[in-house]
Amino acid sequence: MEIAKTYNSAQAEQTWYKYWLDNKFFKSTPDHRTPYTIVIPPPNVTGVLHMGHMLNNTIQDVLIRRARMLGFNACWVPGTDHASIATEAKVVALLKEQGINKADLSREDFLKHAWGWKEKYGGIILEQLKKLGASCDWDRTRFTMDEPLSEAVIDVFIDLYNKGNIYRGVRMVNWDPQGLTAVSDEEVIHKEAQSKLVYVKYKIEGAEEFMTVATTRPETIMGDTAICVNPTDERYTHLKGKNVIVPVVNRVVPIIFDEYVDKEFGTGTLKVTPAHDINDFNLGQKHKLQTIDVLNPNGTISEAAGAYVGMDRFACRKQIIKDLEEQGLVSKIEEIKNKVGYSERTNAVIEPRLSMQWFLKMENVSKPALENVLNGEIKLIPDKFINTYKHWMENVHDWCISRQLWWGQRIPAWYDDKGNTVVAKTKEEAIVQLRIKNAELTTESVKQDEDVLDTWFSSWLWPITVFDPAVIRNGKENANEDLKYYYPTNDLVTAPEILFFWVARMAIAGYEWMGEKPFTNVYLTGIVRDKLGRKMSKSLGNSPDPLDLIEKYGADGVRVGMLLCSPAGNDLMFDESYCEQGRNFANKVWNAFRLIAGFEVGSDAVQSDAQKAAITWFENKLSEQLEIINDHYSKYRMSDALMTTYKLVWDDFCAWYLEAIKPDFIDGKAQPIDKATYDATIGYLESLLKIMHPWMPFITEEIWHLIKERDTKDCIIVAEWPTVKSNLDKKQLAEFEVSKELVAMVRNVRAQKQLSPKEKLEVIEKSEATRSYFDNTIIKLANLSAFSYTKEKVEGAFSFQIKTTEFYIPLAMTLNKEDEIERLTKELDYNKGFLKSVQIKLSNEKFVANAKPEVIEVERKKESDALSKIKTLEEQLSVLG
RNA sequence: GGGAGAUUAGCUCAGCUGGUUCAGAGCACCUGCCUUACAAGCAGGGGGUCACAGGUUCGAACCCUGUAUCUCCCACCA
Repeated sequence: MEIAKTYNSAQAEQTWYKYWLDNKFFKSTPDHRTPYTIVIPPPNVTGVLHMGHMLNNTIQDVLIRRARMLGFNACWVPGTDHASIATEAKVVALLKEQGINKADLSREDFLKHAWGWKEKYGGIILEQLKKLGASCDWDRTRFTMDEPLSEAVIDVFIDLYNKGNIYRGVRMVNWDPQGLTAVSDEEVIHKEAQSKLVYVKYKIEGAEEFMTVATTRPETIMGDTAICVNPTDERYTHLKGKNVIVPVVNRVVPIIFDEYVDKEFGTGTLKVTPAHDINDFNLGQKHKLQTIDVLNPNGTISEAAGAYVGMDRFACRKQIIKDLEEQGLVSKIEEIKNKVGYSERTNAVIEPRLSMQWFLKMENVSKPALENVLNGEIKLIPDKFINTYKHWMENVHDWCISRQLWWGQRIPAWYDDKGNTVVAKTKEEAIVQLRIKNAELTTESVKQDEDVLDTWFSSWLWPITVFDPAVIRNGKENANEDLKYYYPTNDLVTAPEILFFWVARMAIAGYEWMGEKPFTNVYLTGIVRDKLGRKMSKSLGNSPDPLDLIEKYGADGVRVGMLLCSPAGNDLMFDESYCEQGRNFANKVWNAFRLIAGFEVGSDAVQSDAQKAAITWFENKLSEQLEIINDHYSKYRMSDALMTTYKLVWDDFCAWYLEAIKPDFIDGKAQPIDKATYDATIGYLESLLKIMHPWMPFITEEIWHLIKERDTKDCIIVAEWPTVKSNLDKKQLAEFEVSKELVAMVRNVRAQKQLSPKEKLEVIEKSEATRSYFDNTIIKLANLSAFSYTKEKVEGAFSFQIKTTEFYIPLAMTLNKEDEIERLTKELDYNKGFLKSVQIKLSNEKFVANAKPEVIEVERKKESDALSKIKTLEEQLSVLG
């Protein structure tokens, strides 16, 4: 068999993904096994695969593949999110390119375009996930706007409305003038900005006095309906009951007094613009002020302003400063730093704006979602996020759930022309309900709310509705088989940025409609950053295209690369060199396989002691490391699990085991290997492939099938995860470590060309490694089993066979007696000190009273260990005199 | 302003109850090797006042108190 020297990943990726799909290895249906379920955080349907997805989905795939191998009924549900704002923006932009204006289209026509777009491009990201190797149950692919899922969203709205948790009200919302919609607080990104603080003079009515008011938003002056000062501010107490004249529009407004105003900031006066600032709005409510909205939805100045009408808000700001300056009404302009809110979706500057919106009262529904995270029913990994979560949940605001868009689930609220409102699933039902309130109702006058619901208002149901969208109206006791079997899911892997948007809300929904948590573990990944610590983003252009990376390093290489640098909950500083490391690892594995594939089993070949020792050792080593790997997995320490696997394969298997068992060359010809060694080696290779499989699905499947002919169903993807040996021989492992040191030292000495063979021998004899080797041997001579050591005695010396060269090491070590005494004394002193400390601890009443029994047990063990060690050392010292 | 977390080798990070796993790993770097699985490799090597200053302790990377720097979240002052 001719095997290429370097591993060709692209080919394996194509072959195996299709093979797995065809054989339905990803498919899951309820059966007698325990389920292990993950629902994908649905990527935006507009999305293309970026580094964040890669990280996220690789972790999910690793978890699901391992669960599958552990014998669980593994189900990973894929899907996409309709992402109302992002998608609508994209479709609007696309239509614009075609010369179509959204405003000219009817709602129905626009939605037709949007659906068309979704059908055409909506599946791209899922196809990309397949390239990565994602082993989702693709038959279960869902979309948050699938008919049944949308219906569930409407059911939920109606249910919450009937429970009295949804209300409609005029509120200050974050208005996105570009997207022409309200966005939630969480979708506003505050960025530090350099702003001008303009000091504007307001004339006091009936006096030649002016009041100076500092503002960063002079364009809202036309909306001023009061000036506010702190009642304790002595500078202004004489102005009680006075009015001022607002510049530009010459409106007379009162001076009001409120504790809210900070005396120290600016001039200690605040212009109150209730329509354009949340705090001003609150002040306006409190002091019953008039509200004048000077901005149009698109951010231009409105008719109500009475000046600068139609001008853009930023242009107006510049112009108004100029005009005020000309009128001598600007006393000074300061440069200050403040925070400006930007829309996460469109990056437009957010405008606080009054509008009629639908809200969900959070206080009634959010309690269980908080309690069950605090009591550990739902685990956040890493748990440092619990505090953040708690803080948010305790201060949660009502959720504005309406969006002024067309793409999404339309709010099932209906109005008649008399101002009555009802909530109903269909127009027919709405008419019935409205008739009760309005006897003269005509069918034509019934109008549905124009707005749609926030995207998160559908995705918060995701872990429920992907299985059974009808459960909301049927009730949880009538859930279908799927939901009963798969819910609650096991793990959720997502980014901490959407802990509140999504995770918290899913928890709320889970308890509200299922009475149970939606997931047990929430693994929060970090944010993928570049080497300089900047967030990877399209606009910065610092994000590599994941598909290019796959092409360059192979999917396995990229997967390994991503996870090598991603400790849970920490951001990861991504660098392509990690992928290179991943690819190199894949190649290493490939070559280990090449070596083994080249072995020829000879019927006459006998197993050497070295081979025997190596086999025993590796069996222990494999078990020992597997136990560690399992432990890392159980704590979701993915990078550690991977690194342990990496070192097990590279260092232990390739560098030591294979080197030890590989047959010698005689006359340029590789010797045959005995069957026992060969079989053991194949067995180890198979175990290692299984352990590697979750990380590197393609290469492991490829090699799995190249090792021997297998049945079509005998794939590594469904192979059984190896088990840990119960009787681990720790002593043997420790002894082998000593041998390794010796071998390394001998190799090193051998390589020193300037030394003669005799000199080399001397160096070896005197080396620390040899001494420590014999230290061990003297104590446990009978147990010696170093792989490179053979038992024959040559004239009072042991013969060490290390590769092709032999070294003779005298049995009686000529150690320097003084040195040895010094060493032993030092060690003895240390142990005595250690013993003393343990004993102090154990005699400490407070410690004994407070410590757990196990902790005391550990201390007692330390004490007895130290005692026996001291005894041994004293014996050794007495022998030396 | 409120809260959370971090600071250990050039980089990314481990280090669990304070001590015989205590200063570690991987990568990068340096030196020597194209040796018969692998140069995408092998063998060796250098490198850290554990951010700083105090304290507690027989003993501190680890506990306490300050300081500095960074990151994130929440709120936000015109």
